[in-house]
Amino acid sequence: MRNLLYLKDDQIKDFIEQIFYAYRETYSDPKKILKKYSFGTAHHRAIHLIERYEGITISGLLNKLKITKQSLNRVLRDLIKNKAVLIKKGDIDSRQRRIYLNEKGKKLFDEIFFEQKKRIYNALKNSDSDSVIKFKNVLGRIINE
Amino acid sequence: MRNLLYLKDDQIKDFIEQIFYAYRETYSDPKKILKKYSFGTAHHRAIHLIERYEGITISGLLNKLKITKQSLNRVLRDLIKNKAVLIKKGDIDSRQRRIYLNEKGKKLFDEIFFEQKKRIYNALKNSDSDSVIKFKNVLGRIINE
DNA sequence: TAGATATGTCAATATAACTGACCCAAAATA
DNA sequence: TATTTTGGGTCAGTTATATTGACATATCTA
Repeated sequence: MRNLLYLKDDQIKDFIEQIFYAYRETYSDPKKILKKYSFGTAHHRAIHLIERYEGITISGLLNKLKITKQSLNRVLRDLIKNKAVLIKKGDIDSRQRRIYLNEKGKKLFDEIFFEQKKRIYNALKNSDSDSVIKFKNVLGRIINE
Repeated sequence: MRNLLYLKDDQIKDFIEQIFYAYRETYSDPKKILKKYSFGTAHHRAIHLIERYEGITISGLLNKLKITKQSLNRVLRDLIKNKAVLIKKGDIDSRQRRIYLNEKGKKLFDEIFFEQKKRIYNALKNSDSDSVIKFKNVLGRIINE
């Protein structure tokens, strides 16, 4: 490994710690709202992905969440029972289930996002666009390593 | 809110999603090693903080982990039983417990860190120092929002 | 038609957290 | 010094989220 001053072990340890805090705080913000609906963070993550990838399939969700289908099933059952989520059979492949937020789910997503947005927006509002771009790039490289 | 092109809702939603992936991947890497010692991610987080903040107290750990003392107690009991961690009474305030890694704990930390380091190092090795600095700054602002 | 794929589900278990109720010893303070 | 506060420990029960393993069903593909 090259002797990069800014990549000393302590710096890397800092990043590992900071990534934990960033995740925890970001996903703590909407917990009160989720509780109102009797949902937890597992439901939150599913709702987030269903909003971002409208019509995503079960296996699509499984690939992104990296949990077992039994775990996802519990979460989706709750969301369906609550009428936050709507499932349609796939047009081309009718084995597939296409998942959508319905009106209640969209409203819930909006409430959740409103809470989460504050933190990210406030963190970035005084950053120049270069910082935002570089943050995004580095984060992306960490994920795709 | 100002109309910053790079701070549109979709961008913020991306960040929320990316922070989840970054955390999950970073903390998944050492799971095989932890399993070898019959530890989980809860133990990992505690070990990480004990390494970074040598002699940290119970309440110091609780403030960083933001879990209940009952939860932390289970984790510490396991670490002590395994002789990964050593507890000393505080010199000045003898109610306090000062927590340290002992030899076994240091070895375990090194093994864990070796796995985690790869991901972060490889993500950053081709980045200019400006990217690393800006990444660190933005991450810090997200946490301290 | 045979096999692969996408999904659903039952049951048991593991991990990590929680709430609530107490306890003790030591430090701080009135 | 007497009282209160703080730092920490622990018992008991519960919840949230995930796991493993086994099977079932429908649909697509070769």
